[in-house]
Amino acid sequence: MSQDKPRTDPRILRTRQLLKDAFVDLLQEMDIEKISVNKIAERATINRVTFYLHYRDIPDMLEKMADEMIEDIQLAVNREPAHPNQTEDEDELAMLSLLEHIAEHAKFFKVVLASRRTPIFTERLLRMLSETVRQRLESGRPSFVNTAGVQKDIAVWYSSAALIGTIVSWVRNDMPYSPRFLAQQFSLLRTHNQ
Amino acid sequence: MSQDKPRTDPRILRTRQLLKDAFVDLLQEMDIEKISVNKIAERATINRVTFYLHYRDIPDMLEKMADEMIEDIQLAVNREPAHPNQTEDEDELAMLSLLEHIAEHAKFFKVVLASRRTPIFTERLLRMLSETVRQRLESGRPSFVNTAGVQKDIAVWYSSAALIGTIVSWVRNDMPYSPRFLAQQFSLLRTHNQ
DNA sequence: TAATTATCTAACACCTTGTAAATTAAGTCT
DNA sequence: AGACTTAATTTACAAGGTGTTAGATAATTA
Repeated sequence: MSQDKPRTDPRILRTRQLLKDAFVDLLQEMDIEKISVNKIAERATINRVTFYLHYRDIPDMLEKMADEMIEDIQLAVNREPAHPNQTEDEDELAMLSLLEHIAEHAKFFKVVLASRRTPIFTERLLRMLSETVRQRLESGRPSFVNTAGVQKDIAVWYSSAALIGTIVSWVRNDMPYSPRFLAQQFSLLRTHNQ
Repeated sequence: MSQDKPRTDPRILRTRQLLKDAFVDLLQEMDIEKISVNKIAERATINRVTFYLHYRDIPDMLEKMADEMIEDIQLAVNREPAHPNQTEDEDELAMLSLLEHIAEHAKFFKVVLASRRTPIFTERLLRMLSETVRQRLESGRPSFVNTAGVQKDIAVWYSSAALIGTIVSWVRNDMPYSPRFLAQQFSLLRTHNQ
């Protein structure tokens, strides 16, 4: 998905892309415990030894992929518009960008979010959303829940888990609603509850 | 944690308990990818071959442990009272029972919920809570969010993910609030938002 | 005590991991 | 284009994990 910034040897980019694609491929077919460096290398048509030139082991590879996922999301969300619709406020537009980004890379997200046993990706998304929710709460903007009498910590846990959990369920169920509709539903949840 | 119902050879109970304790023990010390049948057996002072007499492999062991976790929770939640407090309604009492059960077995839940990479347990809890939330929604009782205009599916995803996510964060942060306080906070979230 | 059943021991073939050294291939730079 | 640099490949190795077998030993049950 993401491209390295400074001129990088194309062989490196090619190899990493092949390895990552092979991993996503395999994850569609089997549980992560059954995936070995052997299988990844074989599927990527890359020598097994080469894998170790790029990643320490499979968990290390997952972490780097999760980093890239977050980077790409930040880019997509900050890139903003491209979806003119005067009824949507700033927050709804950000959520729309996020959901559309996920929908565009459905194959990837379906695999890493829907597969049980790859919680790293969900963890990272949760962390990212917690930060957003916490900022919103501190800025006094309407939160996703009524915060009157509710401890701030708990409100943040509650709202961010609700968001990520809904998104994961949405992806797992093959995105039965459009990104725009889901973003609007989130806005409803946000504005009705204050 | 849980005991088998029909008279079972005490050697079986002993072996399984030793294996499960060893596993929880190891999970406190290392990531799950580093845990092998070898290590579990060694820590449990059980022969490695014996492990295979009880479980097909480690994922199978995890599944059985998750089943038992859910069984134990159902028992604890249905056992109800033991916490008289007239201000609490039925739902709040059920939540209180759940949180107290988790607090009682903090060592276990801390390990299986807080450890990244053991999502089976979280998955099972989510499934359980989704069922509860869906029933509540269909019975017309107040949900955890304002459901006016919100698709039922989405409301269920949202509320159940919020609950399980909050509980996981609560456990990961070493339960900084009492079960009763957290149960009350959930009630606030529930009653304020309708 | 005898019969049953669980656990242990030893051994097996096979797969996976992580690393090393030497060779080949591809990309970069002037 | 040719020299230089760096990536990928090949081959090899030791250590450890997996899942299964068959027979011996120990604990439980009736």
